[in-house]
Amino acid sequence: MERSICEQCRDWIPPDVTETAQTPGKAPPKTPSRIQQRNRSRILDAALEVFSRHGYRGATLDQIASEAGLSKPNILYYFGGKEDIHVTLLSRLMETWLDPLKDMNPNGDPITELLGYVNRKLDMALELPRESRLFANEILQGAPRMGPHLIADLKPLFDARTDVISRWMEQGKIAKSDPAHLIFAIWATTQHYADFAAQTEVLLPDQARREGGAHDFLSQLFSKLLTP
Amino acid sequence: MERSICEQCRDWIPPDVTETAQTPGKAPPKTPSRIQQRNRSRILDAALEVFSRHGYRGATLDQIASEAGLSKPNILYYFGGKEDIHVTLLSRLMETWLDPLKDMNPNGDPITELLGYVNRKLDMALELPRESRLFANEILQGAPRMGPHLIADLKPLFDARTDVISRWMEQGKIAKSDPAHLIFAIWATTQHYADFAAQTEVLLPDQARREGGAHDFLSQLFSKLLTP
DNA sequence: TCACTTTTTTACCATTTGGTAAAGACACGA
DNA sequence: TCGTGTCTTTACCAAATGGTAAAAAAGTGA
Repeated sequence: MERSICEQCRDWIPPDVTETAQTPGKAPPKTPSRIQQRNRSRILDAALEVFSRHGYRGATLDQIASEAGLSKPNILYYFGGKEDIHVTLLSRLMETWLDPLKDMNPNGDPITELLGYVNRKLDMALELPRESRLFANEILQGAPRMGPHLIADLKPLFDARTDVISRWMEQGKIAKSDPAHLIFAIWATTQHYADFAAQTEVLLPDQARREGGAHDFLSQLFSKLLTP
Repeated sequence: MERSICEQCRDWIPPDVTETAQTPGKAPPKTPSRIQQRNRSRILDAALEVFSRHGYRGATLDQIASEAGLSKPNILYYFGGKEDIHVTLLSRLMETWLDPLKDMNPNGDPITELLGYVNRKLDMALELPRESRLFANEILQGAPRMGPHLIADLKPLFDARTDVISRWMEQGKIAKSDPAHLIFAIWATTQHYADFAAQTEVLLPDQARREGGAHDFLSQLFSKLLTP
């Protein structure tokens, strides 16, 4: 039996995919025209919808095109190809995704900061479920296109934050526990409401109870953990 | 703009996919030969590997075939088609998946039972990551093939368990919180270690600390929540 | 060994899919 | 109004993919 079943899993993509890269061929207009901006963002929005539902390989350019209200060749006029669109989405996502963690203030009150982070993360999951699913899809499949971003962008921030949390614990400001696992737990519980929505919607049909309840429950959960 | 982008998302599959259905055409041998058993299970194992990594649409019969060490037509001799394989896997998975929840004893000690459940769930995630990812993929995509199973099998069990937990809370045996969200949190935190392994492996490279640490952390987390 | 069934292979096929070439339509300043 | 550069469409293509037909091979019991 083969060990690697992933002949078609590409390796890392060069991470220097500049967002504003003027894809149309030769004469790059420095100011992307209004049409370009509109269509590029339409395409990215459509692609977010489709990729987040079907994953990279499950999505097709035809779906994206029809969702965007453009023809397939027209889409390929604005982007170099399927992969280009996907990578563009992932790059953008990374920033959005790290923001709440960046916003955590090392000098603030530890419990306030951490519970604030939980709440911001939960709000993001509820307001941007497509982004959450896009990310989940990518990680589920082994992060074939995002690996470098994780190492280059996420890891340093993660390490910095766990250090801060460690210090808080040593200073007795919050109860001791493993900071890395604490962050994992925050991610897991909040993103769950976006990624597993199809399940929670079946099990807890009442949307108000689901969303408000999530806030209350998670506040309680992490409050109790952190209170010394 | 279209509303439904999912022309190709099939609706529910008839849930009566009997596991032992003899796929080979006409003369159904009541006892599946040794060869049949061996090859069917090879195929299912290969398919689990491939589906769990790429999702339904991202997986190909050629990959499954090569992973199973069989030819594509040979695979189609044992199963009706790609969907048949996938549905068979999901059916099997559902049982495995519900077992730990079923094992929770309504008459046992509440905290012991709940922490035991957390531990069993975590062990499953660590030992059966492929199954976890198969499930995650299916739910992420809106549970197109598993919806009925969720409603028919999971929902009743879920409701029964939340009722038991509610009773425990009313009796003051554990601290009050929302039972449904409690279960969501248990699922989220445990499955995270399988589904987001590509991420945790980058952020916390030390496997021992990751796995042992997960047990300790989650015990602590849910202990603190549940202790009245 | 022979007939008969089960299993596997070879050779295909139709559709889908990512992508391209080139002609047309359009916008807009001169 | 014309011409030039921007955008869109039409008509394709090659590869991949799910699936089939039918012949060949391998078992199997008498």
